[in-house]
Amino acid sequence: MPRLPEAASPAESVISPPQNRVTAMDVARLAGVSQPTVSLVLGGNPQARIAPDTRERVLRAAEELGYRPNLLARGLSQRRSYAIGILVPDLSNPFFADVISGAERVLSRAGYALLVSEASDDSAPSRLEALQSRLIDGVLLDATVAAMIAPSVLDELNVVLVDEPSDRWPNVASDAEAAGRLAAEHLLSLGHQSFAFIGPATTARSIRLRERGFVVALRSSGFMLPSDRLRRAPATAAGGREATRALLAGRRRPTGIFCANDLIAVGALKACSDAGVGVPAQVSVVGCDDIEMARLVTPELTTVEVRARELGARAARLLVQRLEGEQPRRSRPGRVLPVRLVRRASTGEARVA
Amino acid sequence: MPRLPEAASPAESVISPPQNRVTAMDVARLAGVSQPTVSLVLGGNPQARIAPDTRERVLRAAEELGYRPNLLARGLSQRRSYAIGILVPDLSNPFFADVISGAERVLSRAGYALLVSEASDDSAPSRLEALQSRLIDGVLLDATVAAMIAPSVLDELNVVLVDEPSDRWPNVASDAEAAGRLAAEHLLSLGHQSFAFIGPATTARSIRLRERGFVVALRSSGFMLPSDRLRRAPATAAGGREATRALLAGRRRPTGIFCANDLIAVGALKACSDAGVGVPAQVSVVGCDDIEMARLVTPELTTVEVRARELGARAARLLVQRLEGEQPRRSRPGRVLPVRLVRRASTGEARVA
DNA sequence: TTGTAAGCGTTATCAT
DNA sequence: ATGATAACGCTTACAA
Repeated sequence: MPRLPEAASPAESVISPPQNRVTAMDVARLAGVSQPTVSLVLGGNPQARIAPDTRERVLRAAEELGYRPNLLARGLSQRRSYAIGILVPDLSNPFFADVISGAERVLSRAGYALLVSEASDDSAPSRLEALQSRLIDGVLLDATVAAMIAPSVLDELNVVLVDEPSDRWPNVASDAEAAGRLAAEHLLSLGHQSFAFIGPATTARSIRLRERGFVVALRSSGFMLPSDRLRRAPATAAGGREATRALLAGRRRPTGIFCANDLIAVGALKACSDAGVGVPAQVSVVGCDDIEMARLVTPELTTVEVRARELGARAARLLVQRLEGEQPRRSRPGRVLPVRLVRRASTGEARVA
Repeated sequence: MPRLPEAASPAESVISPPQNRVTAMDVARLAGVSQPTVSLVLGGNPQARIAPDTRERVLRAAEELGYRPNLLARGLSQRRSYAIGILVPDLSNPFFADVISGAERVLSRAGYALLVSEASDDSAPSRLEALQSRLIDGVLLDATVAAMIAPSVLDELNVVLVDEPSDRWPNVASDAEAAGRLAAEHLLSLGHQSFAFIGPATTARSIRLRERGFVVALRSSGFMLPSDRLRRAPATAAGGREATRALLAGRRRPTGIFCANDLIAVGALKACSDAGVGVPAQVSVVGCDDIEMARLVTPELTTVEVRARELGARAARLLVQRLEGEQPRRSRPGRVLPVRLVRRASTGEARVA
């Protein structure tokens, strides 16, 4: 009568060993065929013609044993992992959470896993290497992260940039310049004459374009944006708050502020509230992205909608298409994701001076 | 003089083939040793004693070739992937984004990748299977997701539950009952006498405990929570808004509302604002989690802080410890993550009736 | 149509 | 101390 081991207390030491997985070999034995036949049947390869009879047996056996292929083994064999990576600068920005969510939905449908990595500051290259070690088939990169990676590295990589126009790498992009323009036109239409822009210091084009669209539209209406009205701040609520504080402390306050993203804008609202400055009575604030929070703050934030989930989904679809070798149609309509102004309560008529 | 191929337009058809990776064999050849020796040297196995000389050569060769081991191959060989999965119900809830962020930080440091999957509704089991096919070494599960998976499946799995106390599976948990109690005590101390709770219908214990802590604390002060003051609503801002709307429409309004999470609470604030009900003048609202948004809404939300990043990090650490076979000390201090009340502007003295 | 054989890039178990 | 050799579980020729 075998004795139980003494040491192990029940729940403590169960570091469950890699469960005895059912392999294709097991299925083969049960079905009375060779292992590669199993692979052929289940591989879904349309070329492979197998006798309906054996196919049936194999399927039944697989079913019975609850067989699920080992994707690591498949990956090793095919030199691809059916996994893709995504590198974002800041998971706590809801915009990126939405991008990830959109991408994950598409990818999981297509049989890919999504490896998520957060690249704070300068860790981007090493994070990317870690992903590469796993033979990821491709990678989704945020604009700001991409800016931190050597172009030559990206060239080797099946990368799709998210919300970053580029003619070097495949990408999906929103109409960022239009976003800036819409913000400007909206503020102009409300009679504003004195403006400010708050955005992060970055080379990400989508951000730069938001700024540019704003500035250009103002200029074409005859308004300049003096350099002290162009504030650089981290793309966070805290950053927006601080930048706005400074802006409000200045001699002549702007009455129309456009922020490079909603987080910054929410910070701006906060700073106004801190300073007892009425929004939109004294200052109007426009954000960009239309994250959920925009509808939840008070006053509700006027912003330019950039559908983050859709961007993530599109980026994922594009990547999968390329991986599966489908020729992405160059002139597919809707390449650029349109944006639209969402009027809410943070903007209003400029007070007559 | 070689002619360039005609068909391929430059950027179009570059579906970059799996890049020619450097293998351990390549390193071995360059170093003049056998391939397994390379593995020994780079495997970091302290047991393995190799001549300082050869070690040196191998390291140099690896360096020179830019060798990075193929983790799929390693995984196949070791029957483990050094990847772990996380299944969350809703990426757009910042709480989960923070959990992921905290976990990812810990995991990447420890050499693990994080596969993120969003399990809407009933997809949880299939999502989990997809992860299992990749031989994940373990999985982090949110309470609400875990509730949708058959216990027998979890038993086979190296699971760590996030913010879900359990004596069947390893877990990290916050002091959810204290959260409810703190909310109640806070409202009581402000003189409130009529209360409501809004939370999702779920079996997740951390949620149930928040409710319970609240109810029990009220009761021990002599206050009951009538059933129409206990509203079930989706754990979203929209859910909280709707539930609060109903609550405010009732005959006798509660003056102190505790919400199961901050998203719900923010919705509640919105509903009050919709209805022209002053916060905290007429109604006080307490949330739970202390997501960033709590500080950004107006009025700033009084809430119970539950450090989501820390929960994610702890869950990841616990999982890694188990995987690496370290005996997690049973009675480690701080097993339960303490919570604390954060007083902000959404709560105030009850008006004298 | 299906089985045999080889190979994917590691780690692990032996000899030597 | 290190080199052969054999897995790991799959896919892909190539034979039969």
